[in-house]
Formats: sequence, C-alpha cells, structure tokens
Amino acid sequence: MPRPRSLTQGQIAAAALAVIDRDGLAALSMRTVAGELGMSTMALYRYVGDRDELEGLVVELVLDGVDASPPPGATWQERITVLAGRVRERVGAHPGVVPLTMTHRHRSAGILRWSETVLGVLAEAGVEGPERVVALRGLLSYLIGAIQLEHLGPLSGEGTAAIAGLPRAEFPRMAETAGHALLIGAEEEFHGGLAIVLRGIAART
Amino acid sequence: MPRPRSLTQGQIAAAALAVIDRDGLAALSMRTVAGELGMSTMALYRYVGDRDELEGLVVELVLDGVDASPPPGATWQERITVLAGRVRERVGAHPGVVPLTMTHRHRSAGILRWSETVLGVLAEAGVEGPERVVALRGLLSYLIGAIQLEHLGPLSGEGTAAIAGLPRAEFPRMAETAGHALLIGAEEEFHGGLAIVLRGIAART
DNA sequence: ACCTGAACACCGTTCAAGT
DNA sequence: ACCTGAACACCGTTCAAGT
Repeated sequence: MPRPRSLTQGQIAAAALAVIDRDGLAALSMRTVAGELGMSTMALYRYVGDRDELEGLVVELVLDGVDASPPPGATWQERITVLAGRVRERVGAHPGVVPLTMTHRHRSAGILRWSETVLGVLAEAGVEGPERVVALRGLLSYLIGAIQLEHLGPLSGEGTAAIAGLPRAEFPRMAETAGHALLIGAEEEFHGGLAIVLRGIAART
Repeated sequence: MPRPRSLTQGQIAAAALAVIDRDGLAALSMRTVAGELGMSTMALYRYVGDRDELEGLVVELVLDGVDASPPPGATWQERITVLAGRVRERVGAHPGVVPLTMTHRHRSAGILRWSETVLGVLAEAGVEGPERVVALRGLLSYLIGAIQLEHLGPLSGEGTAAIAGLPRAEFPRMAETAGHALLIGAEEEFHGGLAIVLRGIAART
C-alpha cells in the first residue's frame, strides 16, 4: 500500500474511467491513465499496486455511485424495481466497465449497502432465512446477466443478424421469436424479465 | 478466410481450450496455442483471422457441446431445468472460458439449437408471442449471471471474506444472510434461483 | 502454395538512478 | 521522500523471405 501525496486513489480511478468512457476499455493501460493525469507511467504505482487494483478502483467508483437509500414505491416489488433500475442506469452510463464489474464487484462498499437495502425490502416482503439468500442471489444473477446481455450481447447487431439468417426449417421458433424481439425495447425487456423474477419470489411455496 | 490444409479450425480450438484448461485464460496467446500445436506462431493466422476469432472458436467448441435434444421431464419446468443444467455443466467444466462466453456466445450453432429447444418447451407451457421472447431472455439472463457468479464471483473466498468482515451495526441483514449462505451449496443455490424464474414464468398475468 | 523468423508497436512491471 | 526513464519479458500482428 503506497502513501499517496499529490493525488488520491479516487482521482486515479476518475482518470481511468475517463479513458474508458472516451476511448473504450481496450484503450485502458497504465500508460494511458498516467498520460491522462500528466504524470509518468511509473508514478501510478505509487497509488496503485498493479493493473488489477486499478480496475478494482474503477469498478468501485462506478458502483459506489449507486444510490442505496430506501427506495420509493407502494409495494415491495416496486421498491426492488427501483433499486435494480439504479444499478442498471449507473452501469449503463459506463458500458465500457461492464466486463470489469463481475470480477471486481466485491470491492464496492456502495454495492454492499445496496445489497443491504435489497435484503431489507425482501424482509418486508416476508422472505426470510435461506430463502432470502436464494432470492438475493437470484435477483443479482438476473441483474448481472441482463445488464451484460444488454451491453455485450448483440455487439453491433451481429447477434440479431445471425438469428435472422437462420434456416427457417431448422429453427422455426427462433425465426418467429426474432420477429417479436424487434418490437421489444431494451427497457421493456429488462423490466419484463425483472417482473418474472419478482413474481417468482412472491409465488414461493 | 484462410484455406486450412493440415489442420482444421476445430483442432485449433481444441488446442486453445487445452491451454486454457491447463494454464488458465491468462496463458492464452497466439504463441502458446501455436506451441501447443507444435507450429510457428504465424502459421496460426492461416486458420484464424485474429485472436478474437480464436476466442470465438473456443466458445463455439464449448457451447456446441451442449446437448440440444428434447430433454426428459414430466413437466415443462423440469424440462427447462434439465436444459439449463446442461449449459451450466458444460461451461462449468471449462471455467476459464466463462469470461469469453458473453462476447462470443452468438457464434455457436449449438446454443442456437438449444435456444430453439427452450422456446419449444416454453410453447408447450403456453407462453406465446412477445411474452415468450421476454421469458427466453429472462431465463438466459439468469443463466448467464448465475454461471458467472458461481465461477467468477467469490474469487477464492475474497467476496465472502469481505462480507464476513462487515460492521454488524451498519449491515445487519448482510451479516445474518452470510450465515445462511454458508449452509447453501452452489448446486442448491443455482436450482433455487432457477425455480424462482420458472415460478415467475408460470405465474404470468 | 504454404510456412517461417525477424521486426514493429504495443503491454505490465522491475530496477537503478535522479532530485 | 517522491518521481523518473531505461530496460525486460511479454503481447498481437505485419511483412519480406524462404521452400
């Protein structure tokens, strides 16, 4: 652990995030971040152990920006929806960091506070014990998958193009489904899937 | 597109997968794969356009191994559970490729056949039209998130350690939940979350 | 025609040297 | 004490040359 002087770890993270937002994740390197800060490459190592830690700081910066305060909403379903939407919007504002969020997610105190709030709402819904663990992890799994699907899935329409070119005889349902898929926006899709998970939590045996 | 002679793209993919399985994803490079095949680095470019395409071939090799045939099961829920389990097992057998599956998923014809089968089961369940699109994407989102959480989440217990060290006063629910989480295995967690999604699909309005 | 090695422009990181 | 640039061991990929 180095002892920062002229800069804070937060400023390092902000510079790295600026590089990612402007030039994409592929452009992130110790050299580009140092350049963004107007310092030598090696000076970075005074604030950060290695590249992995730098990535962790970026994820922390993004996820700490997620509002973890008790959400509005008449029902617990509405409140969870607000909470899930906050993560989706925050991460969606920095799509370049999406591939980093999975591996470095645990470093954010903000996302832990967010999880605490989610657990509180689940408790209000009457979900207790191990059932609540499964509900939280299920919710988290959906959230992670949905956000990745939204931002890394199509890759400039390559996926939908592949499906469109499928032989109808062999893939009758996929062809039919592709037609419907065009009518559904990302927002609607996300909330439709989330509604499934929420109904599943509500309809517990 | 080069014209392979002595080797097929499948053999290239198998060599790359062998490197990943043995030494991890970080060890994957054009040089190590070429070495695995006993050929010069540049000879690889006769079979593959670039590194990105090589990664795509590996994902294809893994996902094409997913059985897409009509699954056994008395109810549609059981049949979807079997289908989801096949993906989880196949990917879980090669955890190093997990980070690659998201970006290259669309290249696999096997996963398209799998999706076709899933859509067929959803149709048997009476899920139709845009609702079926949302159900498939929701299921896929859960599957992606759950598999990633299982294989990239803790990172050698770092995550659970972070949660265990949380101040109880500020995170009462997380502390309580962490205790329950220890009692639940990965298998149970996966199927518990999947059951939530399936109940949500069944309980549609 | 197929394959090769040298070379180029990048990486992350180490280390000895500067102030 | 803090910061620097050269250097090392890697990358992916280009290209001219070999058979």
